[in-house]
Amino acid sequence: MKRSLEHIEYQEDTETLARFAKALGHPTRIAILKHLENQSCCFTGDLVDVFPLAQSTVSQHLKELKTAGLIQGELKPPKIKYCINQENWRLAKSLFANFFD
Amino acid sequence: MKRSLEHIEYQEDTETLARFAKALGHPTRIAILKHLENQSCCFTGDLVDVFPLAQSTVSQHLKELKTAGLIQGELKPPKIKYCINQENWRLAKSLFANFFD
DNA sequence: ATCTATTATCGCAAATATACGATAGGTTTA
DNA sequence: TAAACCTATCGTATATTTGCGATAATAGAT
Repeated sequence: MKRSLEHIEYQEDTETLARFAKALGHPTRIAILKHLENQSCCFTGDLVDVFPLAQSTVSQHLKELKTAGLIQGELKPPKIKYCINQENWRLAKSLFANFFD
Repeated sequence: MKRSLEHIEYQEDTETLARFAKALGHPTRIAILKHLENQSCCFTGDLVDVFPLAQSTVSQHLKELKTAGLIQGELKPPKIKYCINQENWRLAKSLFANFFD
């Protein structure tokens, strides 16, 4: 990417909303989150069984959702229990709701 | 991208939501849409003046928003007036609202 | 200490996305 | 017809994303 300008500064809300949207911008990640909404929580392995994707790929999607703050992982050795991050979920919900008027 | 499986089939809502989210997944596009919400409509040139981006770059972002169905262009020669596509806007609004519960 | 189970990370390949300048296209005006 | 105006598209460069298999890491069980 050629950038003549180091970085465009947007309003904080704009950046935050875009980051959430980007994390939601893949059907697998939407499906993962829908799954988490139903089950409330689940393990990586459960998701690997649900989707016809390699374990590493599922793990990567989970990482992105975690980085975006939409989910969080809790150690339940030897597994990891993933749940929706309620605080950021509410934030995302309100940002989208405000955005759409 | 290596795909062992041609294509994963998700629920239609999931695909649609992901497509909207992907279109919203860039701060410039969020900012463009916010601008359109305020102004109700505007021309490409107006946006080029607002953002420190090349005309071709702005045009490309507009194209993506148009492809996603979030905006529509109306010919007002020699300009093009872009407005929010109200029908899809409502659809996106409700998909996001339902998704976030 | 070793083995097992589970998940994350690394390294790679291919596809997409982002940005730019240059150019083409379409419409009005001169 | 030609010139001017506005916008889209092309070509290109670089960055990011998506996916896989292989490997590392972590914690409990043997």
